[in-house]
Amino acid sequence: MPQSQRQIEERQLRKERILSGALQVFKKHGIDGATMDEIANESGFGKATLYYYFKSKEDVLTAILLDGWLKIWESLEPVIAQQHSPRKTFVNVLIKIAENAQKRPGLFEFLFNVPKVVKIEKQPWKEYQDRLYSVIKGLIEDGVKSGEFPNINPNHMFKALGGLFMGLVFMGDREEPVTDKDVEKLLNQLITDPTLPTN
Amino acid sequence: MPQSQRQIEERQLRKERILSGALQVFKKHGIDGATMDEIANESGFGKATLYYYFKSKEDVLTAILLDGWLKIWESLEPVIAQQHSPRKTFVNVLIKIAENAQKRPGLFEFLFNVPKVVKIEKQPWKEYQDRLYSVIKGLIEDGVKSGEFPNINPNHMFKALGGLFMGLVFMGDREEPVTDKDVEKLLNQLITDPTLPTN
DNA sequence: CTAATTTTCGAATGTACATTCGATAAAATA
DNA sequence: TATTTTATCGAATGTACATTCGAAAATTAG
Repeated sequence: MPQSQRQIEERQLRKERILSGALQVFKKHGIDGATMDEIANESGFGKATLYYYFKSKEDVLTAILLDGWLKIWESLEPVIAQQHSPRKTFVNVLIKIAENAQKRPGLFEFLFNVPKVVKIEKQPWKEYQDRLYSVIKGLIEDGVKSGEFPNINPNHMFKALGGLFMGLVFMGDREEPVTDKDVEKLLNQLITDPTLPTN
Repeated sequence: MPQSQRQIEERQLRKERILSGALQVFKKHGIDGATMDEIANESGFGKATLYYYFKSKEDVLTAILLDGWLKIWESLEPVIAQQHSPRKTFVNVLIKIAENAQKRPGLFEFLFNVPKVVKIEKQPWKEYQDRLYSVIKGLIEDGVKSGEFPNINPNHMFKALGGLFMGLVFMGDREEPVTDKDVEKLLNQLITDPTLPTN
């Protein structure tokens, strides 16, 4: 009954080990292609042990996603709280996401691609994903309203940025973190800031 | 032995019926989630009959994709052959793709999203997909070189356009075909034509 | 009309997992 | 140390399909 602190921590560590192995397998074979056998091997436990820590395969997947989105969201909250102009906040948000992606390579690419594949409703991680998306959309809308962004359909801009940003963060072979210069450049390529003269 | 023409045609028709049912099921449940049972129901044949026309489930999927990409490519060839400026050709290519998408709604969205999910090498349809992608990338590169497009990394532009264009073609509730006006607008939103003055 | 062929299909087969069992070991507790 | 709790795991179970069988309609050919 006492459940020592160390015990709890080690238990958590073991869960993370499993999650980390599972992520590799998911990325290698896709969600449906991944087997519990391989996840067990990859993470160094017996197959049955996985079920000691997680209720099901789906539960493992959900844990990965919830964990990831939660971490993104938490890292973003302070950035959003700062009261800067939409454009500035926007840049900071993108930088922060890029930072996250750099810190745990692989996880975030998975995070941003999985939604296309998973169907089931009521995924707890969706809440955080939705929050992030509406913040970004809100920033774009505000930027358009205040004239900081050109008058483009926010939905379109969102989509364009999605593709562009993913390209920058995930496809680059670079090791260096994405800087605000990078993001500014990206933004300037995508949308010419109407308050600046075109060179 | 004679195999009358009608016989051959009807056979072809039946194959298409199966493919069409299969597409619905694939879109509804995803590739792995789709069962041969449901495809059989949906297309109005007995399960075993599917195997009279197709070697396997994967074969059904491949047929859908090969068919789709081939049709896109064929419709695009004349457009590409015309010797216009990169920007003009580019617009025409996008319009043509949008036309295709409008003609067979559902198929093309599937076509453009599936690659992210399928792994196996040597997919025959990949050849056409690759051709299309390199044509588009080539047009962008030419446009940048000739100064018709601003000096953006072609890879970035490709990705941004991907997101944007898919948004325009697939997400719109619109019934009307996508016009060259639409595409031009899209292009102008994405990249300010450097030869024109910014308003 | 009779034989060959093409087409159709439900039921049987086989397999690849996800999940559970039942037992054991290791660690914590008293 | 004795006992309880926690952790581990390979083998057994069950199930959901993909694929094949074997037989029978339906159609075509002679």
